[in-house]
Amino acid sequence: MKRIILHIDMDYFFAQIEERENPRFRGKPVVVGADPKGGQGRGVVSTANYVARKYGIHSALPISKAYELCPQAIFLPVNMELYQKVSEKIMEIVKKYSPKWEIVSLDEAYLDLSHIFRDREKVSIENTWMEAKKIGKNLKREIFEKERLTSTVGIGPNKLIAKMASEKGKPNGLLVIKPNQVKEFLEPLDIEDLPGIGPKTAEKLRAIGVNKIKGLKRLSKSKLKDLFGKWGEAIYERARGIDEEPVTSEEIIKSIGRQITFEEDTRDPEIIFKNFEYMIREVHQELLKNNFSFKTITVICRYQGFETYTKSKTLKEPTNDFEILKSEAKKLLLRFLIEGKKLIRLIGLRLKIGY
DNA sequence: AAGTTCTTATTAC
DNA sequence: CTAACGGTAATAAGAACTT
Repeated sequence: MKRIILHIDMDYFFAQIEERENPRFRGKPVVVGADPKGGQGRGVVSTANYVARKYGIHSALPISKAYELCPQAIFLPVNMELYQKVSEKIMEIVKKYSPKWEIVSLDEAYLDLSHIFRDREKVSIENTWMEAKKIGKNLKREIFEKERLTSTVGIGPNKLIAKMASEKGKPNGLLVIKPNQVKEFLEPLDIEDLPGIGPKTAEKLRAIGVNKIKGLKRLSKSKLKDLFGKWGEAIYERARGIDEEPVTSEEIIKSIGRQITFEEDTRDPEIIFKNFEYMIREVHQELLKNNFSFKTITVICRYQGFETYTKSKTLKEPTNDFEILKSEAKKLLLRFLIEGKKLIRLIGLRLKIGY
């Protein structure tokens, strides 16, 4: 069955909201993320506006590097409650445009617009795609009128193409890729533009002379399977713009976790256990809130130098008991403190939901 | 031999 | 000394184990 899928992505979401709340920031570099602490900060950039991006600042960049690139930028902490509220308002608007929607994150969503094929009888395919474009324009306009925020819309025959179209259309854009345009759209793009190909996969592909999606298409399915396992087969399909993933709003939580990076690397049991107990309480609360039980506990430990290890324990029976969680989690953490001698940078806790 | 557990790697937002 | 690198979550794969 032919589909028309729309993907909407808010432009530099966190930073744009901060600009809206404080118009004096407009035209200046704005970086939302960790506290740079005069260059000594340990976190990363969440979002940078386009002015900051001119300095080479982007999402996930270490905040220390961002400070080095542009110390005069406006550095702001992440005000998640605010972004969440704004996101809810936006998603309420988005949902009105189709009964089939999927919220991916605070600033991203898909709509399945396939119903317009049926709704408009006696309208050519060409006009149907025009209609989808109008819907996209209206959605962008309504969000801007009500929230004063710009967004980018991508429209295509599936989620993959819609997402890649919005990526190429930003900022404040609207890009429609019809089925007969998929090939010419994809082939000149870099392999990393294909969702699912990250730095590691891209490096392996470049090592064998593959840089563009066109080149990627020359690799057989079995070759990709040899190189990347099960993922390889998905990459084969994606390079050809094939994607059957449905737009669906049902989300199944499979794990719940917390982790923190200390202000300074430490081996102080006081600091470590105080933080760990707090994390246990938080994770347990979220567990109860969702009416879940857990079966596997995983504790994460990252040492100075960034080597990261995990230890896990699977119970005989799922439970939601706080005392079991606390004692089992602490046992796992203790094993790290006993065997590791290095300073600890981060600790984490994750529960795999059972049944 | 098959299923489960443990650990690491990769990706995305 | 040359990288700097947060938090949350999903998925895959291989080794080690238990049955």
